[in-house]
Amino acid sequence: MNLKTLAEQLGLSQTTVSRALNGFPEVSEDTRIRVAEAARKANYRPNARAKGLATGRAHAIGHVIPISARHEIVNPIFGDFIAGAGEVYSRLGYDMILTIVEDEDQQRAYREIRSKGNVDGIIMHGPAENDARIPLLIELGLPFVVHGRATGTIHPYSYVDVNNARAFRRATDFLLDFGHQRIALVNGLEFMDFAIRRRRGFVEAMTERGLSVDPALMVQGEMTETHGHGAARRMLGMSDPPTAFLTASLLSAMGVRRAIEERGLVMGRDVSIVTHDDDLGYLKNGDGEPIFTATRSSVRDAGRRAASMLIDLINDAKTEPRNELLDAVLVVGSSTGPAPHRKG
Amino acid sequence: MNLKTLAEQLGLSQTTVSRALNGFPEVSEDTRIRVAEAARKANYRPNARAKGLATGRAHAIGHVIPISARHEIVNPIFGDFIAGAGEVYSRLGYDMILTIVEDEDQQRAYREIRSKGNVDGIIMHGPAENDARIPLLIELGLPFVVHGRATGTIHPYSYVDVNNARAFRRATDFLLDFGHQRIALVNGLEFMDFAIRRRRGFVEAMTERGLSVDPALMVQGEMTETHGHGAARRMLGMSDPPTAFLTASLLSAMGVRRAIEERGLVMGRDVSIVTHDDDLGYLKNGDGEPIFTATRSSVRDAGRRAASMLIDLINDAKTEPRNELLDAVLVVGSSTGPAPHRKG
DNA sequence: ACGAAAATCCAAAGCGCTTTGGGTGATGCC
DNA sequence: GGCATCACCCAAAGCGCTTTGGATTTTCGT
Repeated sequence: MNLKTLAEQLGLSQTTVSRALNGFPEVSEDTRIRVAEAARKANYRPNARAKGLATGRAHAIGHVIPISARHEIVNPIFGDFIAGAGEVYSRLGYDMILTIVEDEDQQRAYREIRSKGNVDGIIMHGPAENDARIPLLIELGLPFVVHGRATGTIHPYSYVDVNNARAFRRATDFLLDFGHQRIALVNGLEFMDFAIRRRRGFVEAMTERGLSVDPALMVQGEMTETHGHGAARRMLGMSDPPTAFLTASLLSAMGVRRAIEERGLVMGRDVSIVTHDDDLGYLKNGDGEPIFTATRSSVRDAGRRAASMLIDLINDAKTEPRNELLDAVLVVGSSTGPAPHRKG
Repeated sequence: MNLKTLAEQLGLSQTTVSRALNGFPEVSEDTRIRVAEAARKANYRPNARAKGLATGRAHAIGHVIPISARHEIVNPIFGDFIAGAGEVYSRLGYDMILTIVEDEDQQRAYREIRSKGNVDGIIMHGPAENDARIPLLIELGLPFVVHGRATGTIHPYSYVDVNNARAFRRATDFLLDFGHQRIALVNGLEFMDFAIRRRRGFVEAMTERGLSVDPALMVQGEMTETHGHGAARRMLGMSDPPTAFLTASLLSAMGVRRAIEERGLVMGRDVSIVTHDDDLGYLKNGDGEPIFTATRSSVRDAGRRAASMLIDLINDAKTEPRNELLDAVLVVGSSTGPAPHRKG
């Protein structure tokens, strides 16, 4: 069923039917109702491509994901972010189009998306330091918002991010207040912006209290259970082991917990853990009572915010870049406690 | 840059330029090269909407995801599946368009997608028993393939699935061969098809050996760490606790392991675990050596297969439904061992 | 009751591409 | 040399929608 035949059935012109359906004022209420009714009965739905061609609007948002990046698509974060963004899209009638791209092809891919013209804007994932994609997107003139930020970028751009530095500073302070001094950081991969900022927050909090950070107590890596486990096991075997861990994800924290328990120690008594918690749908930090003390910030919510910010950007034509910095909340679970007394 | 201006620049007609670019034979090699060169330099890319309008092909595949379904999008499985499918799409020049949909709106959503015409086919996720979406999709005449199967569906349809029943039968046999008799099943939600089949495989293997299954040792639920932990803790506290667990995901298995260790028991000696392992990118069953004995089947690979099956279906017009049943491989880790001797 | 303004509606152009149905000149064949 | 055959190229229609620029009819103030 297309506009033409629908119009013929009604004995009206395409113009009028189109206008009736799109709520233009120059059509009488009677015919509007008649048209709407007929459209409903015929199960008519305007062809998206034709509409897009005519209006220049795709009514779709692109998400470009580097394929290799286990750190992205395969990343559990991604699913929740998408879910949040998708809520907004479905409410506003936008489609979400994902493009998986070889890493070397990033530039080409963005240009291609631009000229193929099947999206009105882009959400950029996994920004790294001095990310080349940002200047590129600005050059292309395609509205976009970044999930996260890219340290070192000079041009202003729109983003939604959590205040990672502040979150980790608070987490560190929390442990310091409990008397911990040897605190380990099990970070995400430090070419990712968020990991850089978290590390900075941690280091700043430590140095502010006059404590030096031991490089041996800082590791970066994939945020997996095994990585957390391996790192913690190694550190706990040191002659001067940490009394507390700061981890970048719930999975890492679970690995650390396992290492703690393997040594016959008790989490929250002998060794404390504070983790960041993205509040993922399928990976909850306990139901109700939190298990781990954590800096929590819903990535699904970030998805929602990024999506509506982008759509605002698209509609408002030339507006200034916007940004939203979300603060993580500190939830206290049973994984933290006062630093144990030094032996001797 | 569009076809028209490109053609003008070259002093050729749109027809010729279009044909040159699309590899039609009725254009000389010289001009083809000349056109290709000019297109490259101008960074020309055909407008996807216009192309779609003209050809009737969207060059896009739709993935429709029920929003509530924590069991889907938020499900870690989804990210890996998408990654696999995305590899294929990007290689073949297809876009992937995700639509998040309120659960009640499922029917409407599919119809709408059909008439909006911005996808050439659909991949259906998370089939349940007697899933109404399958007859609907058949009625709509939209090519589709299901990730998984829907028990109870009469019409034939295309799918990619792992042989869940066989996998769990094998896993059960493996434990039975080790002398385990009290085996617990920590399953996924049993309105989902895969969970139904896994349970069936488990039950069949047990009854084949003349063992009855204890309903108290079978639970279903979200495949989370906390759910696994809770279930295992409860069961291990029973007067006649299980000596082995069969779990539906690595996360559940991790929860079970924690419950085991909490009781001061040793996994693989006192209590065994066999889990299903979807071989997710960020949630590995150990690196190299598997930690858990598991029935492994890469969901990313399933994504790849489903995507290319669907594209075949789209190109081959009216062909019979196809299907692919993947067999999980049993990898042996350190989470299993002979059943401990009964005390007394 | 009459002209002007307002209310309705329409024909046709245009979005950027593919594709049908020729056209033109060069080549092959007898 | 004349005709058929290629090889190569083009004009124009069409995909399904929106939107411009009227045309026609009502409504209304006076």
